[in-house]
Amino acid sequence: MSTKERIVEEALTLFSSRGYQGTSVKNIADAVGIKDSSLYKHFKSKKEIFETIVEEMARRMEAMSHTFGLPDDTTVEAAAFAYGVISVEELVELSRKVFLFYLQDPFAGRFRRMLTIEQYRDREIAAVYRKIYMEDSIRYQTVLFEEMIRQGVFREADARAMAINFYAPIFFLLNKYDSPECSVEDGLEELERQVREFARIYHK
Amino acid sequence: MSTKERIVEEALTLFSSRGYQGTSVKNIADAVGIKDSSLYKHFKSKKEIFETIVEEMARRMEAMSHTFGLPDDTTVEAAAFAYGVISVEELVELSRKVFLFYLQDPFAGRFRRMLTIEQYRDREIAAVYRKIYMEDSIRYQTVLFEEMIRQGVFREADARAMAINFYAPIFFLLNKYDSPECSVEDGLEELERQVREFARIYHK
DNA sequence: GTCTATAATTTGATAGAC
DNA sequence: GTCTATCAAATTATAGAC
Repeated sequence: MSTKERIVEEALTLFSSRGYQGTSVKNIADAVGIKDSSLYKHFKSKKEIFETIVEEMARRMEAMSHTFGLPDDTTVEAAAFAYGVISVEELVELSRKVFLFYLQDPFAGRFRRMLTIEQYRDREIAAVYRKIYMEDSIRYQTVLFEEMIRQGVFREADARAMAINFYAPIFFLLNKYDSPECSVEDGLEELERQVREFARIYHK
Repeated sequence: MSTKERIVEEALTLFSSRGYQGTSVKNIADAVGIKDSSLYKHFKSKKEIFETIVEEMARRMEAMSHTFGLPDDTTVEAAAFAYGVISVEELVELSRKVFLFYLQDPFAGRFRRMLTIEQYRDREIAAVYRKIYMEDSIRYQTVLFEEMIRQGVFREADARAMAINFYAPIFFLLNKYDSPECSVEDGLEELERQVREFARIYHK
């Protein structure tokens, strides 16, 4: 891993626990093992490190979408169709994947925490936060459930309300089990209970 | 309002948008309209201002519980019994109250934002955050729904899963409509849709 | 691409006049 | 309880040697 990559790595760790303003350039340099002045050979400012992290996340989100089979904006209809034949067990598995990705993926977990911290100081950051964890998630799952209702997997219902009823508990448990104090296993167990209750309600 | 109260007031506004570390003592003093050195006649340190805010919130939460008829730890069973006769309309009204309190109450809204920002840097803060917005909320509503099932208002179901299905969308929409960019009316509308879907599912 | 040295500013906090 | 003056430390960032 190059020094530049290590800077991004350590900066994300620090930003995601102590916040942008709570992290000094020296903190980052110390974590990397170089002097703070050396850091300026890789980035022209502290702000540029932050912006690089946001860009890097956008790149990784796209890559992950492909790996997980989660669709990006352009293929959402196609994916909804593919997921149309999903079973309850597959729905449990999907929820586990989303949950563990946002909670534990070495980059995604810290990135989510960083945005959570920084959302109130900058409108642009707030917009990115809402887009990723609210609007995109709900929009995707609404299309998914619309298609699944059409295919007769789920009962007739308000697809958007369904999407929120599916995703809001994931979001809630994500925030609840975010602390190192909480066991991920407990989170997964509570999540599975919730998804099974969801399936019990809506599944035909 | 005394100078001490105005310091707490302005500090909370700044902490809740820029974070504790992102706010300097001078920022607070400027907002109050005094010199930073004068501030030390009221508080011995910046940290003491933060701690005063947390204590003040605990006091206000208790006061609000009485105003709203929301129970504290000791009276939860009694309140569940009182709410036992609730109607769907009353459930909509309860959700609106909780939503607007956490979002718009001049103290509670900023306090929630502050804890959201600061939760990752301090385990004690994280515990307070989880207690207020997760554990206490879910525990209270679980008892509430248990009682309502017992009284035949709701169908037989897992009361804890119900509580999460009721509260998680409130929590999700709270975070979504937290930005000044979003209209509170849209949030309330989406909330009501969600509560009506909840009632449709569980109400007898 | 790392280091030392340094600049300019800001930080949290104190002392003491009024 | 406000102010001015001051402090030591930390902050972001640059210059220049190697």
